[in-house]
Amino acid sequence: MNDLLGALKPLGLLEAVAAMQHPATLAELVASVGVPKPTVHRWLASLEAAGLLQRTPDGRRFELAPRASQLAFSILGNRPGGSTRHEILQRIVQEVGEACNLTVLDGTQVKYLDRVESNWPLRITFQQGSKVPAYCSASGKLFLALMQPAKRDLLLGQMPLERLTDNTVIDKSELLKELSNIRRDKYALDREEFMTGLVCLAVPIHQQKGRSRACVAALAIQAPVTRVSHTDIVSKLPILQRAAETIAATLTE
Amino acid sequence: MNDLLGALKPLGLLEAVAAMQHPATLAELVASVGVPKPTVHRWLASLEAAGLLQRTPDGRRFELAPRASQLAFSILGNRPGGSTRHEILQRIVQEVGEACNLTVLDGTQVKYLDRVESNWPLRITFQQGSKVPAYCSASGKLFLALMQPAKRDLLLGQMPLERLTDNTVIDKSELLKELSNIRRDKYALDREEFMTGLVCLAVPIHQQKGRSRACVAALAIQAPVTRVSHTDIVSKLPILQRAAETIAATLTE
DNA sequence: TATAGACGTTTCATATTTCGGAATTTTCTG
DNA sequence: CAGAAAATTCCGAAATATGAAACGTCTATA
Repeated sequence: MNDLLGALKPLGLLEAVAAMQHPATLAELVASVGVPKPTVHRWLASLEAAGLLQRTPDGRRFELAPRASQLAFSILGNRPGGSTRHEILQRIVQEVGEACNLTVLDGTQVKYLDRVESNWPLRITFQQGSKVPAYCSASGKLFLALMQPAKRDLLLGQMPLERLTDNTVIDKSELLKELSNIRRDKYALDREEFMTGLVCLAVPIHQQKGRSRACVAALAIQAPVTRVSHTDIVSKLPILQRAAETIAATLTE
Repeated sequence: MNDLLGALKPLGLLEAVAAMQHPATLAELVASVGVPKPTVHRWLASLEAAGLLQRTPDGRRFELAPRASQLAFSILGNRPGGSTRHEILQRIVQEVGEACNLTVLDGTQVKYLDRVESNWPLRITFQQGSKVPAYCSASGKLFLALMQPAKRDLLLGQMPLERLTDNTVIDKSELLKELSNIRRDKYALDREEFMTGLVCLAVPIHQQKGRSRACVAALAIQAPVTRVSHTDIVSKLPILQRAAETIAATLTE
């Protein structure tokens, strides 16, 4: 229940009170959050002093106070950009019928910020937050292709090129040629280079930075090669590019 | 700004982020809450670890994360704290004799936070927590009309306009014209655009956000067209507006 | 392409706060 | 009015927060 760190632990109490149907007593909350009684008491006092909770007229129970509502409306009126983007991913999955993900470059690896799975029984399950090497994934090659050459050289230098499948490109000059093509095409493919049977198409998401546009994230669809061939997947490009534009708009809003 | 005690101080940051219309940088937040830079940095890290905030894909700004939305819905769906609001809805139903509801915008859809039914045998039963598309509901059009233009364009871009009844507006320019009228009139009508036989009138609930007032929720009445015509329903406007003011007052305190 | 400046992050010695077992007071129950 | 249960207060040990300064890193301008 209480997975909050350090100073935010009292917030777990607010969540607990908000989750209850009736105003809660101290004893109920002690049972609910599993923290010693004096501590819960102190936390409740803090939340009350902050105006987030208030006591019921009888003085023995706690309920939400006006400031909690204010905060809630404030949060909902300022809808997280993350959920906006998540909705866009969902729409892509609806349209193309394959899994879709949003990634950023994290060192020499590609990190999944968000992901929506397809509805097919056969599907590749990556979990959000996991990472894959940049040199053998569509998103990763895209980042490498679009970054400043100096930075690219630096990263390639500290990135061991290991063979993960028969198709993995482990020759540096061959990889550089591929990156140059990607820069020209404005999209990248993973032709079973990371995992046999898995193909992927990625497009960049740009953000205005001063006078230049930098590629800060990538949008990609992944599919089993048995359902979508290396060449068929490129037909999804327009859908992906349009969605990328929409997501880019959420970055400046 | 920061009147929170001890362990809850980082919460002031959550409020600050929620109060901004753009994802905030560390420097902006330092200026906003008046706390030393390393401290803000640490608080942000806590909130991020807790899942209440997340970084934008470029890694330089902070925005609300899913857990913040969860918390907000949890707070607003909570009966004890919402009892005042619920009573206001009940009073409206008494006065106008038709169903009344309180909504927020959740992505491209309108979500029912609370609802009180009329006592007539013939009534439309929506349940609390359900959602309807924004472009063809009174509340939804109200939100679209009153939000920042950039945000509106973004949402309209990802919102497929489907014909649900003969009256549904599916032409984008026509919809924009309607939104402009709504902005002028300060109320919105649903003339059987979502469901044949159902008319609806919605007014905004504003919350002070920094220097400007944002529309964070909407209050609406719904009625069968056989009982209240498209034009008659506007006569309920004063009652609705007065109630909206009352609810808004609980948010400014 | 070089360079000044802004911004974000880390460090670390110090000071403050929190923690929770036990004692105490208040409230409920029969 | 006793006895039990719940809420509140105490307080020393332990953990944590604090913020000035230093350090990287990115950005804007020449």
